[in-house]
Amino acid sequence: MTAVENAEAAGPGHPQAAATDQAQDKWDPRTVQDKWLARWESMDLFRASDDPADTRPRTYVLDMFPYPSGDLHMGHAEAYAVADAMARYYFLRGHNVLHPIGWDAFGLPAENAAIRGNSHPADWTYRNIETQAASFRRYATSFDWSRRLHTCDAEYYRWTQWLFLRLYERGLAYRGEGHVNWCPKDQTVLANEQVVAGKCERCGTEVVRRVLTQWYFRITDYADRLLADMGDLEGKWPDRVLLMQRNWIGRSEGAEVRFEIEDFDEPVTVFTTRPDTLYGATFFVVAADSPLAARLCLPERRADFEQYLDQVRKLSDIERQSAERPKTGVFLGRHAINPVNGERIPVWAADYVLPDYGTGAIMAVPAHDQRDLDFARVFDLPVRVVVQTDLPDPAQTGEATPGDGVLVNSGPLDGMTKGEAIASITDILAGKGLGRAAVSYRLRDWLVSRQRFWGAPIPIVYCDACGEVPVPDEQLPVLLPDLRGADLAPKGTSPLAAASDWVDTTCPKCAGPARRDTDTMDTFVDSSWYFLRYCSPGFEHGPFDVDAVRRWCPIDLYVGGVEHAILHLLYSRFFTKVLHDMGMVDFTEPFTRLVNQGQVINQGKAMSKSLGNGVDLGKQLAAHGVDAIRLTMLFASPPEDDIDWADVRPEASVKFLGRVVRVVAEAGAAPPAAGAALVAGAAGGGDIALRRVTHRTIDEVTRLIEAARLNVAVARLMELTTAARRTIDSGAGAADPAVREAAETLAILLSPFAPYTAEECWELLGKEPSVAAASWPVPDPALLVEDQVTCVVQVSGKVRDRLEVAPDISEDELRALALAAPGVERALAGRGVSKVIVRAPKLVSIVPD
RNA sequence: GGGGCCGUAGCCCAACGGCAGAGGCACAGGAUUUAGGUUCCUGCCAGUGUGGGUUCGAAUCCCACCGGCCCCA
Repeated sequence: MTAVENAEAAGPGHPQAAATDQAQDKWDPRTVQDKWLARWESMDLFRASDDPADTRPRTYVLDMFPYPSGDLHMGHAEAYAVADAMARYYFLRGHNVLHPIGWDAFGLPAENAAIRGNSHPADWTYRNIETQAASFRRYATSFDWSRRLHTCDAEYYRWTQWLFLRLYERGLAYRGEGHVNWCPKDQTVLANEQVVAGKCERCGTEVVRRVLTQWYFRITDYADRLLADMGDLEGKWPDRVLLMQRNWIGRSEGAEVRFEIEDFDEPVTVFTTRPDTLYGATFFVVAADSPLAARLCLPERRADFEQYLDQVRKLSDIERQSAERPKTGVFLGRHAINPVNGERIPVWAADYVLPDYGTGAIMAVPAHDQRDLDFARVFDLPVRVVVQTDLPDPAQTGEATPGDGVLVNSGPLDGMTKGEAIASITDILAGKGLGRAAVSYRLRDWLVSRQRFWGAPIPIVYCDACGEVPVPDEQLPVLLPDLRGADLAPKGTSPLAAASDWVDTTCPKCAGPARRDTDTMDTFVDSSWYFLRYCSPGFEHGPFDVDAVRRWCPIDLYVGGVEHAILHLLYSRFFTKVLHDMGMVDFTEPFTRLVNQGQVINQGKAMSKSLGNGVDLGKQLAAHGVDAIRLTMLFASPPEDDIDWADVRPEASVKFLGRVVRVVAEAGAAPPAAGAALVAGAAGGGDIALRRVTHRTIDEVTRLIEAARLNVAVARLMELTTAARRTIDSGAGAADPAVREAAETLAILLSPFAPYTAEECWELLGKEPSVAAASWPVPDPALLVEDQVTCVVQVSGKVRDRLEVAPDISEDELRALALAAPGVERALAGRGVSKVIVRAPKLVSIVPD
């Protein structure tokens, strides 16, 4: 028996017992849910209006769309409860709300399921989507279902491909060879952002490096704008997300310096953030696995180098960058020439320099860089201090001194500070054409090729005569071939390559034989623009109708987990800026406001199969009902905090909802006498104390929802419920118009959180057709001001007396009252008063002599 | 190692620099009740991680330390 069913057993013995019993008869979550689901279906309450003449304010509320992996889980229940409560609030405020839903439906799990089940990934995907859709409906989400989309639909990925081609035309999509992250388990390459601590973000397998030719998006071209535009998001996005993005982009200022290499026909440029230490460069390091290292290596050093290279290739990125590991390297036999003093410095290959960061080569200044110093000490290379700090000699201590100081041993820079020297040396180098001020980013270009099947094919063909040829727009979509089961098993190349009928095609340019690109796009490409598609989901002349997007976008409120702080949000911001440059959207940031919701954990840990601490959402919903689960999620903590399911009691939410229904039922069963209607103002009739609580609740809950402080908003509703209960039991009684007002208010204010219960309440009050069609109440200002406030009187910071005063009391009057208060006289004990601080009407602080 | 966030009652959480407590859980008691369940009511507990500082006044601002979490290495 569930807690809810227990509630039905409540006997009479209470005022309005008949009404209470009647209410409780209906108070079975399954019955109530089924009843209202059917009614909502026919009411079509949440359809966004595209009528340009609709003058209601437009509000676009969006949840990050789900991946269809089985049914919804506890995490979905929290995230979607947050966004749904906010969306419902805006509906009630009379806004024209766009609150759509779709599925991020391409991706690896479907493919793996298809291999296991000898089926097509689409089977698994669409089956799960239907399951989730049904669960979303039962969860009372206020979606506009008419806009539903799936990124794996041909009519969607057609436009993903179309956008790829636009990026290609603008030089923002290019094919290049590089060191890529390869996941041996998933058998595909990964973007930098998808490698977390050296491991595949998806499956946790250690990532290895491979040199491959792949497609990239030139997101680095937008590095500065991605950084600068974050200024607009300040205060509207969580600080930590902005910080993470800034760190990820990792802008650093410094200089490029050109080094000649002895007996080598081209100079090598390095990037350094410390050009001031150029005179302290005592050796030169290139990434061992860069093409440059191989070219620089002299024949007599070749054997050693190759041996070292083999060793390096076996290492993961985290291993090679670990500070604990002893530095390794090999001398390449050559010398570089320091451009400022002509000094010959040896060129080494090492693994602590990464091939794709900066130029893959560095000038090593061991005195002032710890990694360089560690290396120098292993290979007995000279250490020269060029920035004198008050710290001991790095060569002796093994501790590099990276801080500021006075330049020494540095020719024209001697005597300068670090900052002066950076400016000066940059000028000197620029004057001689040996270098220039430069900015470097940590951000890499976005690798979008994936050697997997279940994604959008890259719309490029390769022709022997014409080379790389984009598929013309009118030939889109490039549909996936019909592969299933074992055809999809990972082989290290894309499964598409095996579909020769599909691969072999004709060149769009010369009609000669050509081959299709056999990779698919990273699914993050799909999700970088889906929020635009919702504005005109059936649009056939482009990815979206620019007018519809102009009406709805940017998104007013975006709700999602902080795990997307970098990946999805950075890519979507990039796409938006590209589309802005293409003239397709008139804004540069897609998400005006971002709310992160926390995770639902259990017993202090993330839920996982191996820990056996998983909580099944379906069982929770069956046991407590949708409303109680939604309410529990929202009341447990601020949305951004994690919820430990072991710390919360859904039964408490069930109990609260029962209290609400009983109060409302009693009010509904005792309509106020004719002529007892309330009028505005403090003298408007009804129980004044309850009316004050009601109107203060409206005021506060409104502000709290706007600020996404939903846990506090729920607490306020609990207070209103208690206040109404008191008035019924020991005050004016259920027939008091103030009780009716409180009950109606409660029903509406509760509806964003617990829609089913709120509908029941609305009906108990004799209202129809739906509380969702009601209007958010407006507080009466006259009822927000108290007629008496308590003023605290402090002496030496301690409360010594309290005064009941009018809220508009003057400072002077209050000061006089406070000084005359008995508690103050006692506390002063004859001492004089040196200072009195008056904060009318709430506080007076007295400082004795 | 660098950067950031967070420590309030047994627990989850509130508190424009102004009475530390709004709400909930748990616990205890009372009323109703065939009932230890339900409902209604009442009560209980911390001085805000620690130590300094600023201030008439600090949970709130500043510094250091301890503990936990996150990002980057």
